[in-house]
Amino acid sequence: MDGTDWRPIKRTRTFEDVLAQIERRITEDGLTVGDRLPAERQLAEQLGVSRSSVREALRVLESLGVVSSQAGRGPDAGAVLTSRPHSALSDLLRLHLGLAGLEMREVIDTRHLIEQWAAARAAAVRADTSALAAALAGMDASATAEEFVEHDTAFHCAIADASGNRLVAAIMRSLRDSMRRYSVEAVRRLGDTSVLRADHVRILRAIEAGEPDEAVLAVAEHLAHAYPALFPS
Amino acid sequence: MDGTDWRPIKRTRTFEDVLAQIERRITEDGLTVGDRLPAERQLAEQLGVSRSSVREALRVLESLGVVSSQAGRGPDAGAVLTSRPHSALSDLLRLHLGLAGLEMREVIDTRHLIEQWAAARAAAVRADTSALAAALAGMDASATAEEFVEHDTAFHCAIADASGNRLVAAIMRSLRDSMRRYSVEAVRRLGDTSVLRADHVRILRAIEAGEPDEAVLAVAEHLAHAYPALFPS
DNA sequence: ACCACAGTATGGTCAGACCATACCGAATCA
DNA sequence: TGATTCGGTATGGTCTGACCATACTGTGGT
Repeated sequence: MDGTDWRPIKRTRTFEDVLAQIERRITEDGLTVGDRLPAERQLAEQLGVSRSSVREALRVLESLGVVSSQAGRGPDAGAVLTSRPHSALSDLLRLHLGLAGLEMREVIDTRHLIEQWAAARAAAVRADTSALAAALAGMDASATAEEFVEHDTAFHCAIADASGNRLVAAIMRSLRDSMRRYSVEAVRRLGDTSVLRADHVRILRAIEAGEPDEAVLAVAEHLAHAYPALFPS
Repeated sequence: MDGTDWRPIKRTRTFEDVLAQIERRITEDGLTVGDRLPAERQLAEQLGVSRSSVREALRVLESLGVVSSQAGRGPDAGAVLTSRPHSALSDLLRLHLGLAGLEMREVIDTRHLIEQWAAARAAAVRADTSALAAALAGMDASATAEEFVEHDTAFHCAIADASGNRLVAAIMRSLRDSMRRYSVEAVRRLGDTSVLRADHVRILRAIEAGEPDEAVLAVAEHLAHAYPALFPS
């Protein structure tokens, strides 16, 4: 056999090629959020592939929260670049939890460690706490466990937002999404949420006062209070 | 207009329907890693949709690290359920960094906070440290910056693995993947890596000794040493 | 017992068609 | 002149059917 007659073996699938090309355009042409990609048919012709392959690539980008497709005509139509890591992360966690590739305990521990850091950071930068206060008010007005968890989630996500780190905030939102049902059951099991409410006030005060160490402590104790209900033995 | 003549508006795209159906099967039938999904043509017939829609759904699942497709015939062929959140997370971070929807600083800070927790946890559970020691040895034998970063990454990922939390480990791997080029440049800028190597030994010792607080301190100082090179002012 | 080869089920890709959507613009009317 | 209506059209969404590449499976011959 002649060593030079290597057939051009197809190593990568076509849609992966399309993905790479689109990613190259994004980085090289400096495309950013809000910019539009060419239409599917046009992209297919430009890259010399079928529309199916282009569509599969776009579907991947959409699932990763990078593009958003809109039918119709006009400036908002077509595949627009976005940056919504949160939805992709939520899908990822949900599916892997369903597959038993992850356990709820790992999710909750991760949420725990991220929240401590976020609270400390929010206190350190003296972040705006109006969103936290609003969520607190919502919790006080909650009648059902679902409502309580809803506002509780808003409160804790607001802490992550206040940290100023968008990645941390996105991860926190996704983690809370995954915990949702679980949290509702925990609140039902707990019955009385007054302890949790008091913890929230303490966390808010610590962040408002700009005391990172106290914020970490407050979060740690808050989660310690919630743990028994989350993991009944 | 008669309020009752609502056409059955199509709210969800077909492939999203397929996604939901597959996810339902996973949870209801208790499918888990290693199990096979029906063939594309078969799935299309079962759900009454076209193969294209099934393929788009499978592409999404593949991009989220939940299935892995293999052509051919036999037990390993077809769409097999897996659980590789790491690759999906890496793609996600890389794309969002390219889109300027995330900044490297946010990635590095996130890595920082996760690593502190992981080190403390590894110390607390007295995890096996052989992987860490191996990575240390690799770093000592490294000649180039690329090699050093390679083993450095292995060391820090080993810490995350040692924490016993797979989600934390997956996030750590993805974060390090995203930082790769950046880290190489930082190491080049730094020149002398002896300080970093000493830090690593200290971290390893703390984990081996089962001292969480010392592990956190050691990681914090290590990252403080690396920060100036990561963010040259 | 081994091996070569045809059969076949799988994913990967393509081409072409049709539908639903939503904007654009010209024709129409007040 | 201004507002309104309606057809044109570019877009994504879906379907069909075909063909290729791959890799196992079973059969038949040695």
